[in-house]
Amino acid sequence: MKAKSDLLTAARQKPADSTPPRVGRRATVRMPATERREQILGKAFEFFSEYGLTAQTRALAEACGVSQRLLYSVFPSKSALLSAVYEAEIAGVFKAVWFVQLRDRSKPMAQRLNAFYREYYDAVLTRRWMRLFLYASLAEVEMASTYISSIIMQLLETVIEEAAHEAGMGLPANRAEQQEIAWILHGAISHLAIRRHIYHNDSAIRVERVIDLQVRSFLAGLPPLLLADAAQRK
Amino acid sequence: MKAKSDLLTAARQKPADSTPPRVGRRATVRMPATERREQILGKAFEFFSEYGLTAQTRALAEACGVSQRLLYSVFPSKSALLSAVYEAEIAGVFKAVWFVQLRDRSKPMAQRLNAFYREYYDAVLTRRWMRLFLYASLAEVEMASTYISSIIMQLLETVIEEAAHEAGMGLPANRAEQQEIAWILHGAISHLAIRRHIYHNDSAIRVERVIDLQVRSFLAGLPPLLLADAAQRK
DNA sequence: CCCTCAATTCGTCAGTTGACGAATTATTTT
DNA sequence: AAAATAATTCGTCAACTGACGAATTGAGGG
Repeated sequence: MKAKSDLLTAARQKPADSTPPRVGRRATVRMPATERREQILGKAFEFFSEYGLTAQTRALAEACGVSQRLLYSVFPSKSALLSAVYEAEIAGVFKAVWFVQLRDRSKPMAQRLNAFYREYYDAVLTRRWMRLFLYASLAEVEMASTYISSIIMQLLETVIEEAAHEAGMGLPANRAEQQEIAWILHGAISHLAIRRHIYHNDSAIRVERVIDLQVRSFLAGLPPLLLADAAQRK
Repeated sequence: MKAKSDLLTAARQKPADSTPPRVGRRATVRMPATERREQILGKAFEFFSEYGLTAQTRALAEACGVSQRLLYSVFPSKSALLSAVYEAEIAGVFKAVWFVQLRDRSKPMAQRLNAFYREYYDAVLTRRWMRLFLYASLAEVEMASTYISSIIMQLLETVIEEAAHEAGMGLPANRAEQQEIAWILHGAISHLAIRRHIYHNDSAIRVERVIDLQVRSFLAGLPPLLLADAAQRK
């Protein structure tokens, strides 16, 4: 009934099946160091986000079409390679302009939130980003707690401040509670990405539509959580 | 700055550090087969949820205080062991009574949802459950798609039906959309568990309080998403 | 006290895996 | 075209890892 038979087979993570019948030498094209580095970095992102941080350097080399030894000429260790991938692909995808857009009061908050979360979903909450981030988080690598974390906190603050302003209501005094309220929307949308990219829980409804539902629910559900403090209004 | 230096160290998952200085023999107490099986199952749940499905049988044996070979006398393979753990600890924690409680219309929906999600959070969304479930999902083990999935779907339907009933409003014709609406709450709460158990994003606010915020937001935000169809009322 | 049988461990095998010294081959410079 | 430099691979090591045959050990019954 359940596909329980080989939990391990999947856990073991063997990627390299579809090896195109190679002919003797691998890297027929030689690349300058920086270019090769970029190529490996890109493949490594695909690769480790798919098969986990424990996937083997030999298989990655295979996927890059180079010898395994070459990886160690470009990066001093697997750990260093993983760090470089994280730096480039996980931490480096947040856009400063989002904060500006979210504060653009010439547009209604519903529209701002919809626009932002669509972009955020497409740029950050991708299959690869989510998977790598989860693999790393599960492995207890300190990442959620530092850079990413501080960006998300800023995001949450921006969202709750703007939403409260539009509602003409005051924020809870407690900073932590402000964040938890913004997490309601942010969490729901993040979990949508997890469902679709990790759990493969597909749905007939397009992401844009779901985000719209979530935004509307959030904004309509906000007043009871805020202080009836119209004094904040300009 | 970032704790990026040894992504690998963590990824490599070496558990067995704090080995208490053992003295020669391990299993000084002999157990009947079923009892040992239970013990291993319990430890394996702890163990694999902590270190991932790729963690080593030797380290698990160590944690159990038995020889590695013994594991293979109790379970035919690592894969079979993992399946048994999943069966017992992942699929086996849902309680049928929850469905009944959720439909108990003698209590207001807010109260029902609060009570349910507190129990659900404590019984299902535990650190161990979440971690093992994520490890398995990431490894593409088909689990979210079958048993678990069908239970969650039932849950979502129950929630949205009851919530709409109390609001005196009609459901969207589209079944998928009904589910997406219930997912707003369920996803936010699930993501709360992920934040706390996986991302270690701790907060000063207690879980019960956060759940209450989320439930209130959900219920207050519901009307705009439903059909203004008071005819459904009894 | 010994015998039987289940519980447990020892020792090992074959395949894996990160790492790297040294040799090889392509590209650029003179 | 030879020399110098950079890119790439070969081959290998030591530690790890799932699996398991065979030997060992403990407990209960006669």
